[in-house]
Amino acid sequence: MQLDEAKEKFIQTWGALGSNWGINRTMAQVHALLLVSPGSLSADEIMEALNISRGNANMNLRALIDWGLVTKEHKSGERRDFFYAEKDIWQVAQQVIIERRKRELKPVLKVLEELREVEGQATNPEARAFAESVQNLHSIVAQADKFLEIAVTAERNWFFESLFKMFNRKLQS
Amino acid sequence: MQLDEAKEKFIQTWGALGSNWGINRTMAQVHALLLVSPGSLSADEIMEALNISRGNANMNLRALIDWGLVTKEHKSGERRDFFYAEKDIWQVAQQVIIERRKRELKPVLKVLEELREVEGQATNPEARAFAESVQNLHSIVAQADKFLEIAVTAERNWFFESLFKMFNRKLQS
DNA sequence: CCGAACTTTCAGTAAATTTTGAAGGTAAGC
DNA sequence: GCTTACCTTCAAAATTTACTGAAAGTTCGG
Repeated sequence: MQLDEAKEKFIQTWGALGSNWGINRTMAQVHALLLVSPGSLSADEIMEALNISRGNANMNLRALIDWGLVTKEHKSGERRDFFYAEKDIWQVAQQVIIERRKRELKPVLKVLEELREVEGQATNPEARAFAESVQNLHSIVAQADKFLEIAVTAERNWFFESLFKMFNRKLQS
Repeated sequence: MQLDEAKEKFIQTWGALGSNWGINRTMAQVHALLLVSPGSLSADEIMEALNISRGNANMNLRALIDWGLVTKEHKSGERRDFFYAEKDIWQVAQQVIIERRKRELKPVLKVLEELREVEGQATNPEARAFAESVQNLHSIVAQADKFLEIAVTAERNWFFESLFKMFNRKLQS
């Protein structure tokens, strides 16, 4: 496979993955393009490479900057802005986890905590079932949140080593 | 807060969460409704509770069944179908992980493996950068996939205990 | 077999999301 | 302080996705 073909495929795949995960296709494609470009690119280069309008490029770049995945760069002697993506995928993953925890997990936890205060008579089976669902869900979400917090705090090597050990113990048993 | 109000809020929150994670809002709401209902519900009850059409209810129920989150039940002496949701959230989480691994992670891994076979001259910095990105990404995705496989294979207690130990060691250091 | 009770499908429509392009803004260089 | 090269915004258009409702299909009791 040739390099250009491979890049194209990479961009398409990343775009498809993104759109399954609530990130819009174009945003993911811009990110993919920057990931596989060794240097930084101007807005025009991105527009041309992906066949999108200036406005679209601008908005998606802004969103990527907002997520902390892309940085705007001022080259001296250049009037244009240039953009480059964080290349260390572990950093990228951490950044995404930080954002999604903040934007999605925290609000859900908050609601679930409120819902635990339902006036629940232990006599009413409907109320009992509800309280139990809420409680269980809260417990899983809270544990997932905790896990992700550790993943974000941790050093990459420490983290994967620990998982690896965990896996090995599993295999022995 | 009263029970009905709480249920309503739960359904809304679950729906919002779902739509951030590639599950459509209505599907998530149907799931939430079934989760907080102690018994099983008929299509008509679901339609009425969520104000959706028969067709919509049917399609989303089918999708939920497809994901293994909801089961259709034949009550003897009843001609209608009834539906209930798996209430053990850990089971639900495992089911979701199984499906998403199959539907999304595996295809991405496949593409990344193909892309490692790019005709890469180590001399070309563009090809080098590309190969490195692909390699790193593959490594992270593969590790995540492995981790999720463990989560799915594991007993709930074993799994959380291991994570708990991992956290504690982290906290001491 | 027939009809009633219910379920499924799907073409058309509605709603939500994404994209465009042009107008307006900004700042550097002359 | 004007021009040029670029960036940003946003209303309207295009596209994608979800929903409806009526028609076709299925199943069961009689």
